[in-house]
Amino acid sequence: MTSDAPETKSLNFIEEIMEADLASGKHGGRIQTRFPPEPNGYLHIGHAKAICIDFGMAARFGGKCNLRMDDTNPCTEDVEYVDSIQEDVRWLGFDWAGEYYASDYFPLLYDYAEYLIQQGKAYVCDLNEAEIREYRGNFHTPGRPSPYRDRSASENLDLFRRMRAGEFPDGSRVLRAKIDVQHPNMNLRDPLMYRIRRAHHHRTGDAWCIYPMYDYAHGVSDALETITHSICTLEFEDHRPLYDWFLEQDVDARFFQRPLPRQIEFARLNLTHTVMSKRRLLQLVQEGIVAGWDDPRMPTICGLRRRGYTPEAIRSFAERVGVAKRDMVAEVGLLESCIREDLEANALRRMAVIRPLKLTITNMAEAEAFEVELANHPDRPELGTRKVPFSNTLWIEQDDFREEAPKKWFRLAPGAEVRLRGAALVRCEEVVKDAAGNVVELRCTWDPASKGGNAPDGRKVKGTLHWVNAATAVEAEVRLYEPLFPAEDPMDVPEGQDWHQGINPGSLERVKAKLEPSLAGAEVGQRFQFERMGYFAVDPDSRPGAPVFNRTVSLKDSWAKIEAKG
RNA sequence: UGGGGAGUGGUCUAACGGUAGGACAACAGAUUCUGGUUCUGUCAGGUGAGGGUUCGAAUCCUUCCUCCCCAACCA
Repeated sequence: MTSDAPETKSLNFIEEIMEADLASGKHGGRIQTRFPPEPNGYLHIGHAKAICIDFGMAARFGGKCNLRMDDTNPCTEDVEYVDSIQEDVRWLGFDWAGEYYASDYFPLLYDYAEYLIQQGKAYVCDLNEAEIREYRGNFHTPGRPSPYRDRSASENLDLFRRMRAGEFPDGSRVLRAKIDVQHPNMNLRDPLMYRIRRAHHHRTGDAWCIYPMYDYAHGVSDALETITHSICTLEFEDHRPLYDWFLEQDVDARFFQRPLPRQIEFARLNLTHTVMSKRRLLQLVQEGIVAGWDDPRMPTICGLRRRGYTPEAIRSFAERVGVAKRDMVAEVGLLESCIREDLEANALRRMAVIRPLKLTITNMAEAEAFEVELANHPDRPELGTRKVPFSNTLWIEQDDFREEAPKKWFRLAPGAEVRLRGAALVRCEEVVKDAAGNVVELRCTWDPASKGGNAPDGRKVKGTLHWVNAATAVEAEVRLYEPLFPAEDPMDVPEGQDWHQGINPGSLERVKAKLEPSLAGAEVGQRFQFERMGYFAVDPDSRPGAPVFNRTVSLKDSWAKIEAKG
């Protein structure tokens, strides 16, 4: 009997809303969502959560999800970003039903604006930026009406058409919604709908010199795409009345199909040891603190991809953090546990020595060299095996030898015997040091009867080490990463300090490693488990004969815990 | 001090008036040719606080406290 138990997984609050809407037939059984990024930066893990929600929920209820570029501000946006966004969404495993751009709606947006003007719901205001701010008041003082608030509809229409025609200089006039200058919700104090900006737009070129603002464009775009559930993050919660207002002014449904879309807000993702704001991420890149948007230390989708994360792991993470309305900070440990789970099941095993220490087997002749056949995965024989050469001259991990063995030490030490994985048992007979006293070589003897790794007499050998044959080793650069921010909350800095001071200068370490020969042809993007060391992915910086690996995540290290406790 | 939200183990999340459950983390043990994996078990919240309604409250009412968001011609 297969155990596909009736999964009664509880619904999150958005799914509950959708289910209720489906049950009531509100949208005729239709679910339509959208993922609306602004193409002014690269997507990060926080967007991944949103993507999983927007696409995932639509899929769950048999609906569709659009990809819409929220490109209403040409000053900050660029095609470079739309390309990367599309690549990232696809890589995450999602397909959009429709590909749209808010800029596609510029003509419609313009028409609706004229309509609002004609209805007396919008006016052209000649106040400058500072004056508008001053007239708007603040939390404690109500706003005052703009002196231009009561212009006639015909004057407004004329002015607005001339704004569009380019008769006025940038910033000289704006179109404003006429709502309530005293409203306790600042968003409703006659918000701006259009500004004059002679900027080249990546899609519409120079066709427009006026551009709509987010609050106006977003809801209208949703309505035009007949979005049913417009899911966004919490900070837009008090924009919702405005979202609704703009759409509801279409009193006789000339522009938008009913029922109108409904905006629903959820808590954005935060991650420990990470900054997530686009602004700070941009700073990290521009200030050269990281190598680029796809630096493996970045929480960007492309950074995680380069680091070796899989789409499955990221989706699993999004699933596990859940969807709710309370501010949340997920532990990076959860993300790591997701990628470990995926790679544990799927990554091929290989041996690689990260910090090499020479080991010589003194009682083995060169001619006695042999090959061992090792499984590519301990639990999945169907993944096959590969041959690994073994001889009397090897590399082992520096960390696997201690001149003075602590308690519970299973690894190599003077006089100790360990297993070299799949090959043989060796005993450390002599420690060779350089002039400075550093251990440079271990001289060992092997038990020829243990060939293959098992003691013929059944003696217990607790430690098993990975190794690489010196003569056939592939040299590679391995990049080891630590969090960019040692502190859980990078923004929690002492008085008068900047978050930059919390940056870990040692977050990247490059080492020269020795790999088993089968890794020679590894292709960019391939992921492996280097046994006992962690999961590693081939970096695009790799060149023929000079592979570069990124450590995605280490293996859990219970020895480190034991030792830490003393 | 205006408006809008939110408070459940260390973290995230469930419960929809009826035994506070799960995941991650942590701890202990077993297995293991990866100190990985796997398995078993343990730990840990009376639900921000007080009051009320009720046979029964995380869920309902009430007062208070704390935290987050909002005063761009950004999104």
